[in-house]
This record gives sequence, structure tokens and C-alpha cells, in this order.
Amino acid sequence: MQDDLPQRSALNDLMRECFRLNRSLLDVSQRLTEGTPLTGAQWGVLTAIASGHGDEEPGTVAETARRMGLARQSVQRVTDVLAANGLVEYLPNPGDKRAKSVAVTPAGRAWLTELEQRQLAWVSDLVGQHSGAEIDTALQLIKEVRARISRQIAEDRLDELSA
Amino acid sequence: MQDDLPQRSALNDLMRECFRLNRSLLDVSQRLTEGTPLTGAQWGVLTAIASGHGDEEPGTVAETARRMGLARQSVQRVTDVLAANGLVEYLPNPGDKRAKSVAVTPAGRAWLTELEQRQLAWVSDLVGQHSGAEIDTALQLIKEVRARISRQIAEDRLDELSA
DNA sequence: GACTAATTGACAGCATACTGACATAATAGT
DNA sequence: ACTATTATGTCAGTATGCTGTCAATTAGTC
Repeated sequence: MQDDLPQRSALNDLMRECFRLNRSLLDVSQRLTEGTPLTGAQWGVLTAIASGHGDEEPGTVAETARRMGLARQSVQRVTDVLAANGLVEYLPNPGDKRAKSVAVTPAGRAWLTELEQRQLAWVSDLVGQHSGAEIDTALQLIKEVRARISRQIAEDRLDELSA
Repeated sequence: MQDDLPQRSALNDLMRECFRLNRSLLDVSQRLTEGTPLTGAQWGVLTAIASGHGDEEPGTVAETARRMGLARQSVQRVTDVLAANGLVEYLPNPGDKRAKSVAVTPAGRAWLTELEQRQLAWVSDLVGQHSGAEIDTALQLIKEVRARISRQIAEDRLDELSA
């Protein structure tokens, strides 16, 4: 395949590597949550729930889903499991009869801090000799690539509507 | 949370962003395969099958799985679908009575070149003003982070064995 | 106040990837 | 040559995400 565009192959590699990194990260989150009542996905959702409210009142499932960029239903399913395991609690929401509030229980909060410890240790072990600036540079590039993709997708959606 | 380690938060962001990029990429592969008989995952597997044999003979499912870093069973399922849709063919393997050889059919090859075109167009549209060097730098960092994670995981596996 | 949007939860179904367990075939070690 | 280990395919079950649909609630508009 001729390569008029040297960036093409580079970006291709970047994408492939990103897929692999993603799988590695999933692996890690699974390992970090070993011995806890949480899975990787549950950890993520629980974190999102806990860090959701700068305000006093706990948020709803739909809010959490929006913040995570996931489908409502996915987060709902996980949250139900969290509730069943006592890490989270559904509270009646005076403001909306449908959307119950989701509050992290003391048990949930305890596991969160435990996992934060583990993650801190893991990251410390991982960063190696890379400087913060170096990481930031890569982060910026990825962020922009992703943003451009999102924009592309959004435009495509509009195209479809007008088609 | 106190931040003794400035890289911690940066790396954390990098991970989060990688998750999001991953989902965006899945989205894109879904879009690129729209109107073809392939899904994103099937495209990936088909590509791996096609690019597998520098040698003459087509490879087996297990080989493809290893090359992709996926579980045997996952690739098997997808390959079965490809075969059912006539994009791939199982051939008797004289060397191994269990593992049939997998060959890409002309139809499969045709869709592969079509998708290669689409991908090329997409990437050209995407690279924007980033230089190849810039992308390479990010790629190197991610590669190394992932490699270190893999090493970590491998060590953990050994620890478990010796424990 | 009544009608229409949009939001939300609940349920069902699909795609992708994983693990575990099993039988069979191939390979190594003795 | 016989046995033990490994490789492979197959079947079953799980986790995580998605979409689509429906009824109920909420919010917005006239």
C-alpha cells in the first residue's frame, strides 16, 4: 500500500495501540478490584456517583450516565447491582417521582478509599521516568484526536438527519 | 486528595481519555462498515486473517487469535459468522485434523479493499495539522506505558504461581 | 388547563469479549 | 512405544456495553 500520507500509518498504529492499551487497562482495573466486592465497571460507576455531587444532594442514574458518557441503561444495570450489594442506596427523590436519588453508603465509601489507595500505589509504580509534561503532551494529542472524531460523528448525524 | 505526584493525575487523565477514545474508535469502525456485510469486530478479524500469512498457506483460528491478542473462542465465533456469510472459507488442514485452515474468499477480499479505501479517506480527514513526528511521540509513550503494564501483569501472574 | 416534548426507568434483545470445562488431536519426554 | 502435556475446537455461562420500545412523569407551549 503506497503511503502518500506518512501520518496515516502513524495514526493507524496509534489507534491499534490504543485498543491494546484499553484492554490492558481493563485488565488492571480487574486486578485492582480483586478481593473487593466490586468489579472494574462497578468501581467506575461508583466513583462517578461519589464524585458527582459538588452539591449536597446525591444524583440520579441518568445524571451519572451522562457524566460518564454511557447509555442510561448500562449505568442503571450496574447501579442496581451496587444497590443489591449495599454499596449504594436508592433514596426517594422529592423533586422527581421517577428518578430516585443514588447515595453511596459508608460501605461503598470505604471500598472507594481502599481502591484509591491501590490505584495510587499502582500508578506510582507505573509512571516510571516519564515527566508530567511528557504525559500531558500525549494526553493533549489524544484528547484532540478524540474530539475531532466526536465532531465528525456529530456532523455525520446531522447529515443523516438532513438526508 | 493531595497530589504528591503530579504525574498521577496526568496519567489518570490519560487513562480516562484512552477509554473514551477507545469507545469513539469502536463507533468509527461501526460507521465505516455501514452498508457492508461486516461489523467492526468482523472487519478486524478478517483483516487479521488476511494479513496473517506471509507464507502461502492460510492460518488457523487459534493462530489468528494469538496474533490479535484475543481469546480463541472470541475469534472462533466471529470467524464462524464470516464463514456463514461467505467472506471466509474453512479448508481441510492436512497438517492438523482439528484445526481447519481459514482462507479469505474473493468476496471477503473485495470488501477488505473497499474498507481500506474508506479507512484511508477517514484518516486523511482526521489527521488534521498534526505532524507524523508529533503522533509518533504520543504513540511511543502509550506503547511504553502499555508495555510496562503488560510486564506488571506478567510478573503478577508469576507471583501467583509461586504463591 | 390541555397538548406536546423530553426525560426516566424498566424490559427485552444483540454484539463483543471473557472464563471454565470437556473431548480430541498433536507433541514431548521418558 | 507409552504417557504426560499442550493445543484446539466446542459448549455453556458471565460481564459489559449497545439499541429499541413502552409507560409514566416532567417540562414546555399554546
